[in-house]
Amino acid sequence: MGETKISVCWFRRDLRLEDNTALYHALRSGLPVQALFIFDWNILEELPPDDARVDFIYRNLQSIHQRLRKAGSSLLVRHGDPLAIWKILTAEHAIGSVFVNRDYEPYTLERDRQVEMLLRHKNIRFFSFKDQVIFEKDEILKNDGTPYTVFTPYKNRWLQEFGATPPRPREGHDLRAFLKSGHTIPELSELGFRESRREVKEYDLSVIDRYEETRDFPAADATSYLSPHLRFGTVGIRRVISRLDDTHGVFLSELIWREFFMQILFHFPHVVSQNFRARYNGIAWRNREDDFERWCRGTTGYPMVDAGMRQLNQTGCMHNRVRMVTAGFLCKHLLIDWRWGESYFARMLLDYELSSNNGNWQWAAGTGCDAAPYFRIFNPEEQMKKFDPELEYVKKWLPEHGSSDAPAPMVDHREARSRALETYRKALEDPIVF
DNA sequence: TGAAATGTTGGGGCG
DNA sequence: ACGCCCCAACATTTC
Repeated sequence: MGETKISVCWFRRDLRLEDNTALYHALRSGLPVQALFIFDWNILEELPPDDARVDFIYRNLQSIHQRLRKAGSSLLVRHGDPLAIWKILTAEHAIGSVFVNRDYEPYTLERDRQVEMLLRHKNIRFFSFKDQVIFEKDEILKNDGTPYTVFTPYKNRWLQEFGATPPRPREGHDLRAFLKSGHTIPELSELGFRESRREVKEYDLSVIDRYEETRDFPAADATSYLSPHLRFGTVGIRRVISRLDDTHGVFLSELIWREFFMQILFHFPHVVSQNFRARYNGIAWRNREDDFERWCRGTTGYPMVDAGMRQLNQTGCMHNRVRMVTAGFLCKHLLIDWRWGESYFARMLLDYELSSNNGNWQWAAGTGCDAAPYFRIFNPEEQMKKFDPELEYVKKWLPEHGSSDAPAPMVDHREARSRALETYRKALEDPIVF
């Protein structure tokens, strides 16, 4: 039957109706557009029912749905295995084209590859776009065509390219091109989830003017809270970047780290489970369950570490400086495999992003590309003196600090330091490379 | 995007 | 005035 074909815009980690590259192209495809989101069971089944990130995604879907309804359309929400869902969708609807923004994680690359094959088999066009980064996987390469593995030259090249072609946000999508449809979206409980007590704060870019002076002082709470929004695409990277000028170099640098680690993950997917540098494979981690437990709960007896872990446990956020201190403490002082810490952060952080989390954990452990050298060991006391001299941050998150309830340090810094140095040195002496 | 250990220098106390 | 010691302050090396 001469059914009118439609375009489908499949939202994933780009939960916004502004400055959205795939959406922009879908709306100009000439076919009416149906917006789609799939709750992916393969990801959701790992998460607790009150996971704040699922809640956040859900709220944003609700808001997108409301806006689409005003335009006479609606958001189609499905849950299940994406490939299976797409088999059903292609049978139910006359789909001409599918538009997505690219994702670069190993799982999502494989998922998209399979969906694309399925669609192609059914003569449906599949268009994917760069959207979540300024420069993606193969746009910033060394002159010999290989990817950068050192940040500074990567950054220099990035800035050079950026100066040549600064991308502008695409504004003003015409929502009238959406398909007239009346889907209703499922309740959160139908997905097996419920509201979370934790909240993803709105982001605040007004702090960036003083970012360079304040960023290392966790008590100042001069953080932008941008990271979860970049993670789920509730703001586009182009819009953020367009707010910066040449006084915001240090802040921009952090955004470049984000893209650096994304391209590292793309080109070196083994980092997900393996050390970036194989010569560290022989580290004899102690991996004591009880030590790990104390770290997770924030009862190590080192106030800076404990305050950080409490902030994480209570809010799903942790200040960047403190992430370095807590991560370093786990890897070096406790000699616990960075993967344990990485997976705990992945579970707890509202802004969890595989590429950054993995990259920064490997940085802290000294096993990563351009990582901190293994002998660079943070002294948690010194870090506190330098970056929280008035103990404001510590007292905020660790009310028992200074009282008799405060635990004694679980390890002696001096001893733990020399133990870490010896363990790493030994690993490098007789490398296990596999 | 460290910190500790070791080395060097120079001023002051003191015989 | 001189040499010696001490040690803080800074610099360099090492992990």
